[in-house]
Amino acid sequence: MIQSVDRALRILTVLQGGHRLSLGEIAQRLDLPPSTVHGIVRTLLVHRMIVQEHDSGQYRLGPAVLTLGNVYLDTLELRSRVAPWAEDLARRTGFAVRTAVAMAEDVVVVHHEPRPDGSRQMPEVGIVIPAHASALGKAILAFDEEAAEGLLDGGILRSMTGETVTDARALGKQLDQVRLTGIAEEVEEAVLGECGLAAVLSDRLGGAVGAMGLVAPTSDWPVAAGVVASLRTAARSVSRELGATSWPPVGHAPRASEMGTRRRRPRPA
Amino acid sequence: MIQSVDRALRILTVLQGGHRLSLGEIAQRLDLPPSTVHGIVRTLLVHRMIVQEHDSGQYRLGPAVLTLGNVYLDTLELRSRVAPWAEDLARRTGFAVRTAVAMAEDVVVVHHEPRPDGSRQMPEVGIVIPAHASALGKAILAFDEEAAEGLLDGGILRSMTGETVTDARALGKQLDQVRLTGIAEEVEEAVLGECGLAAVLSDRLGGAVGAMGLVAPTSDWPVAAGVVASLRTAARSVSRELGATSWPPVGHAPRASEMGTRRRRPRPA
DNA sequence: GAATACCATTCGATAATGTCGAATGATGGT
DNA sequence: ACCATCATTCGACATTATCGAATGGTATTC
Repeated sequence: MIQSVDRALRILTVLQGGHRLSLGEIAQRLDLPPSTVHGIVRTLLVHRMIVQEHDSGQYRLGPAVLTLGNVYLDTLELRSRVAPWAEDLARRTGFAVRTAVAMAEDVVVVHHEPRPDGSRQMPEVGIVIPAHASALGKAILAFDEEAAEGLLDGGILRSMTGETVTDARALGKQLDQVRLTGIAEEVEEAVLGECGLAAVLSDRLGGAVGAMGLVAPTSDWPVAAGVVASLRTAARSVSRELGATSWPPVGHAPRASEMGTRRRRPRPA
Repeated sequence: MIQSVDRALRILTVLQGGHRLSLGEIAQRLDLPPSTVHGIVRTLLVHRMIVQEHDSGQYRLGPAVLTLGNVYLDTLELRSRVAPWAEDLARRTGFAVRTAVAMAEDVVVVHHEPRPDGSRQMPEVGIVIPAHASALGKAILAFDEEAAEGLLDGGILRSMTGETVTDARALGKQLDQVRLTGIAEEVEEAVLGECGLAAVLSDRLGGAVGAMGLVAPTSDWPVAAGVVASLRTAARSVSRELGATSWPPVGHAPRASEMGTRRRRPRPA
């Protein structure tokens, strides 16, 4: 891990939280001397990853991060494959449809099909949700051993609402259940008044590449059986397009037999 | 400029162009030894700025860049202020409305209000357009001396279509014209079949913080006088909300008298 | 099926590089 | 008019990144 690069990325992360910070504030939050931070900040400035407001001298994220995010979405095969199915699913069920991928202990929404009622809705692409507090996250965790480990072992499950599952053992049990059906649910665990129903998406490697799911107001919960079936069909279809041979995928990646797995490249560390 | 941070950002840029690269390819494009690149890449990997495909070993941009982009949009006051006006303008004119900010010699779209005809349209937030080939870019360049310098002096004006203005002198003349009205136009200079009309947006500092404009098919060009008036009204209103005292802003920031300008912080380098 | 070419990754010695404390200059507040 | 604050600059030091060579594994070729 290269120190200065790590520090640069931590600066971006800090800037992500506190949207507008002075050099001193950044230095303080990273526990570094201001002059050290200044050197890194100057470099980020040149690449437009951050900008400096000309009146206050404070720093904000810059336009370059936006174009990076845009390119990321373009490269995501998952996104282009899921789009038509999400549209169909939203029309069929009347709910908004989200698609997400795992990021550390959270999930990131990479596609958002608004509720088809014609109302104005915020685009939710790019938002981050704790994996353990969302149906999308549970669907992924159940089939991604690596991601689940961090949360189930030492991780602290932060409570979002009173309903959030904060006990690792309870979460583990839920994931066992998810493995059987490929479908996960969540009732007001992330935000009050909202429930989620999500299904894993897998590809030719059999892992969990992400999840798609719908967001329903608590007043519509539980959803009709047909809705669940539609979601399952959509997830299976997307997974098949991504090369998956079975759905839901086999629970957890093989452990002991992992040595026999074909990899076309050396193990990625 | 810190070397390793600069290299890390260049890696992201390279990954932005070639969407899927092996370590060797990255090293080659940056003219660096693979082991050097590997160290940086490993750090980017930890922060999820990039991900490594487990089958091919190749690298792609990661989900963290998406969340950064999302936060950038949230911090942009310009965006929230422009949104209602853009919606109104789109409905009033029937055209799609884009809002952009400057990034080096390009502009980046930070808001996109689709054509109000109900058709499915790609979200264009995050796309990058050469400043000299777009109405949005010209509107900004005319009032942003710093940005214009780079292009008018040594810069090469890359041709996008046969109509693109590639002569610096000709571009300069256009910008002089834009300064009089605050409005810039473009006819098939970026993509064939599309024309643009854009207006500067300024804030309390009097500079160009961005531009908003509409995209019209060539068949609808030139647009009605009422459309231009609506755009002007919208731009003036947004600028006023951002604290601008006059619109269009005074052409180019003052040169000789610049010393007298009040700045609340030391000059940002 | 054996051998080769390729590639990501690891390791360690070297010196180039980033780091940090102190100084600067300019600003806004008292 | 003074002081406190803040971004920025500078230079000496040693920590740190860099790079070449070696490793282990996979695809490809004959």
